[in-house]
Amino acid sequence: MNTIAGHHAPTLEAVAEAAGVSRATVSRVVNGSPRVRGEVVEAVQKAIAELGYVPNRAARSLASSRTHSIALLVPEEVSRFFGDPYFASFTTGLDRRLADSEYVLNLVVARDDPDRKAVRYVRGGNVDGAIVVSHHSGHEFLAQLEGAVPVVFGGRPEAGISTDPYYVDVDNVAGGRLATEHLIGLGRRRIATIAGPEDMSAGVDRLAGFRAALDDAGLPSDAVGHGNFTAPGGAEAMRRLLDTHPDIDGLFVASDLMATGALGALATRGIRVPEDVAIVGYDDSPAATWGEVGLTTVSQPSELMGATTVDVLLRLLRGEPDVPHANIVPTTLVRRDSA
Amino acid sequence: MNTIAGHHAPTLEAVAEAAGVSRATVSRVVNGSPRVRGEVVEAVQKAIAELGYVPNRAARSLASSRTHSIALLVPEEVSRFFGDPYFASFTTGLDRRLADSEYVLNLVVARDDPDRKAVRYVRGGNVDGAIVVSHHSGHEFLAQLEGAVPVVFGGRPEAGISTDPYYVDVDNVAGGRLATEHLIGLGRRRIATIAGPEDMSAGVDRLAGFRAALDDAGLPSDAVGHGNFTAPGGAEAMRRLLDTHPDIDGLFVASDLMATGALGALATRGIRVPEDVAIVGYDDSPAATWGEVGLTTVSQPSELMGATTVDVLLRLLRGEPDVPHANIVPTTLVRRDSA
DNA sequence: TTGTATGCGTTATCAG
DNA sequence: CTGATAACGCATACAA
Repeated sequence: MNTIAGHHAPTLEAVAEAAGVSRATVSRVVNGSPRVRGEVVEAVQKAIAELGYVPNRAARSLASSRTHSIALLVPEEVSRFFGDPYFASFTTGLDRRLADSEYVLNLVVARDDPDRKAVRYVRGGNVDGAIVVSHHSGHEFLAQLEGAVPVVFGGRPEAGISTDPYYVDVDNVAGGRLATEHLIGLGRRRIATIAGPEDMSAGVDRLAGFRAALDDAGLPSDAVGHGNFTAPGGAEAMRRLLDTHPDIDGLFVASDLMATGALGALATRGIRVPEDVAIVGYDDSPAATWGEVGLTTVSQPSELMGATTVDVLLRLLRGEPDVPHANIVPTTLVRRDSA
Repeated sequence: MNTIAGHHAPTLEAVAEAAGVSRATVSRVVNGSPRVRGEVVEAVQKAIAELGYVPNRAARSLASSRTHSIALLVPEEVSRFFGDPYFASFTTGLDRRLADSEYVLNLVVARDDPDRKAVRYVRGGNVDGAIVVSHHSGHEFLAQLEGAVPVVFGGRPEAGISTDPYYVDVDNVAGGRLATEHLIGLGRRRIATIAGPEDMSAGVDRLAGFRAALDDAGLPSDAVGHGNFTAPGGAEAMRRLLDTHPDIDGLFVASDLMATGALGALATRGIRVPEDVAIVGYDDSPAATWGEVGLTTVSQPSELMGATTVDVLLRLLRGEPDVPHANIVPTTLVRRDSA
């Protein structure tokens, strides 16, 4: 066990000899071929265990022209990606699902890819497939990946990146609706929102869900402020909203970070949460639990999204037909104190 | 399957033919061998460029018995690791330095490794070396890595993990002392700390520095809380400290993330920073500037640490003699508003 | 069901 | 300095 160092790692050959069969048979057993006699399978497995045989990845890859590894392509600063709790969780999901497979994850960062090193890596046959996350417009070089290997995007990519991509995403309209309907269910009747930027689909879609829910309930949906997904932005939007709509009793904020700002602004004016104004945030980020009052918020199942992304890619790698391109996962409401 | 219009990816063979030389010569050029005639080198490089030749990793690995990939081993929950700005920055440094080399990073997560899959992976000759981060005591299985491939630890590992490890670390005792002496210099006399976990050397050492500084100054060092390096953990520890030691006027928190939690807890109780309590954090993470008051903090050159970790490993892989085991990088104090 | 033979793309060891 | 020619460890048509 500990004496492996110094000795050569055992090969198929060695296992074959120990089990009294040919290399080919051992290979079949290792790869789970159904057409090997039961006793033989056992004998081989015993030999494998005794010798501590581990297949040589390179040799296997060379012979089969499959690498058994997939690229996790991050087209920007690592710290930007991993510093985001959402992606941390997403990656957890990725890894969990991948752990059950034979695949290994290669971390490929391409923050600035002048010589297209990352693209060449992926196209160079070093991986069987790729998962792309945290992509924005401006990352058009990603278009060169598809056609080389199967690619699945975490989040729907911009049109310039792919025309018919495989991707996993949440339904932001449904999320906005979910939050707003919760407020309505609580009996709130004058509900406002602090929406995200008007040039981001996440912002636009959540606002659309907000409006749809209020329309369906026959309630006014005119109390709309906009923030830039930051805490100060949320505070400022809150102040403006309070000036123009002092009677609001419910609030949907399109991000938890903005919600923390809004909470500060409310506290300053002596408005209590949730007694006077009930609040629902979005993201279920760590910030949702930092404050005095826990923030009720819309949770994106980031871990599930990571797992789903892997599932889609594995199906593609398996050559399954009719794998859906758009994979939408549901959002859920996490109830805390604020609503 | 390369979909490059049905063409096979060009091989050494193809390049050799195009350049009118042998495969061996092309191989030499690719690997930068010095004993190839200048003109020949040029001719070969031209052919390589024209054909878009990329070396086949598997074949190269099989022939040379080197994989050109190294494992980034994370022995715990991914989200715990990547959610921490320190590690995000560390990984940035890793990647930056690695980008200049021929090596690729394999992300290996082993949060719970019942069947030792991660260990088998590393020992199975799938990587040339490993970088281990975020290790705690309880991760004794990591001991099985050394002896198989060179291993470098980000942060000094516990004794149970390795007896004579290669590692990169900051002097955490000095860092804790630095922070505490700053508070003393500010005239604070009742100084508390929120330390890290007792099973991580970073936590233990910073606490030791805290105690040493107070002892030297003849001040009490009994106000000690413990957190798990997360914001909620910091908030909870802060609340406990305030209950047991309501008179504290200075606080050293062993991580910025915990400090943000502590700040929230203080704000809730109406305690002003730095007027009532001066605070020094640790990490100089982005979180240090997120809040209302900028956090004075001990800066770990985390990105440099990541880069250094790679450097050490590459030297080991290169077979350099006399590579130092302990690689200590200095900490500095970054002054902001909180102290 | 099992064994044999061949090839995967490079590196490395020889001669020359 | 350059060119043949073995390995490298495995998968897989093809035979048996």
